[in-house]
Amino acid sequence: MARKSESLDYSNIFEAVEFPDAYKVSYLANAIVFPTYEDVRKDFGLVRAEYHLLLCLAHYSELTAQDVARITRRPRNSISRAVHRMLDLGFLKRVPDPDDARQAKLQITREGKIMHQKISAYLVDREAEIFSVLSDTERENFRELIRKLANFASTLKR
Amino acid sequence: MARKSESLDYSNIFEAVEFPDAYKVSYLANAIVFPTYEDVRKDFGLVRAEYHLLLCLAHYSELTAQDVARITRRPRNSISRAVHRMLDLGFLKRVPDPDDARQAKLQITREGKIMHQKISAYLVDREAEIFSVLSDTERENFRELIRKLANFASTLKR
DNA sequence: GCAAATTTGTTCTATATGGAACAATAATTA
DNA sequence: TAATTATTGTTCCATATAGAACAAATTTGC
Repeated sequence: MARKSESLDYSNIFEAVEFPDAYKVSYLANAIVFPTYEDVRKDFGLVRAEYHLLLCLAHYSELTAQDVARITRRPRNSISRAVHRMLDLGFLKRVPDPDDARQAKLQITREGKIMHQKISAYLVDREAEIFSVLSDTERENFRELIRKLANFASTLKR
Repeated sequence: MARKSESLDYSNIFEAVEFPDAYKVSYLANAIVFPTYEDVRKDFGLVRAEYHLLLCLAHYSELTAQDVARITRRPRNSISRAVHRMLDLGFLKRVPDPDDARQAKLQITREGKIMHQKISAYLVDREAEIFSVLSDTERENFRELIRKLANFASTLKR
């Protein structure tokens, strides 16, 4: 006979819960997104906000800290902290905006780009692993649907 | 002319990023899942692990703390802390397992059920809001795909 | 049957995180 | 122009969180 704790089928809750789709999105986040942030922290030494800075500035050549906060939907103080550490690490550079003394334009450095590529390669592999359970057409369908959802989420006010 | 900071289309990054599907799942988590935990904390006074206890025990009549940790993929110490608070709040009761003195069986109380229903109602509304952008058939498709992904994620070792 | 390994739940500790308040600057309105 | 309001980035503070180590109980392997 199986040990007591093995007799439970933990996946039942996926269908039992009152909000099954949202629950599964949340579960995916818990099971995959968060551990991924944790891996990035352990393997590359960057916390979430720091990694987000690299990600944003690898794709937009010049952003303010506030821009990054808006793109990633994170609080400004987390980004602020992260900016200082990334400057110290040499992954970012900051140039004051001559037109607005409140803000400064951030740019990614060569070292930052290299770090971004390392982290990206890791995340591309993770993505492939996660979506390997879907067929090509399923993957296509999912891509279209998650795009709609993400675009909608981006319109929600914070 | 628009203000400088308004000229940015923040949604470009959805397509520019190297792992667009995983990024959007992560984005959905950041934009929706986390704020939802935050809402539950503010409106109902329960943190994530505490709410997870209610959720699990509303659907399984009897679980150990370890079971809940496995179902939700959270660390045991977070669950342990949450159990004590939920016992104090009267939302759970705990009965020692006569067959294994290390562990105890947890059950949800009547008050816990009421709280669970309140939170669930809120989350059901949130789910409806989020998925309102999808048509019925799109919603069906998404349900099937996220089910596959969640089931796969549940097989990954921690 | 006994030593070693595993499991459960817990406490301790370090850290990531977000809200609130703040100063400096800019934009808006009168 | 002057006064009010909004915005940016920052620091302070309180808290949620996860890793590590631990004791007690149980299971496993010899």
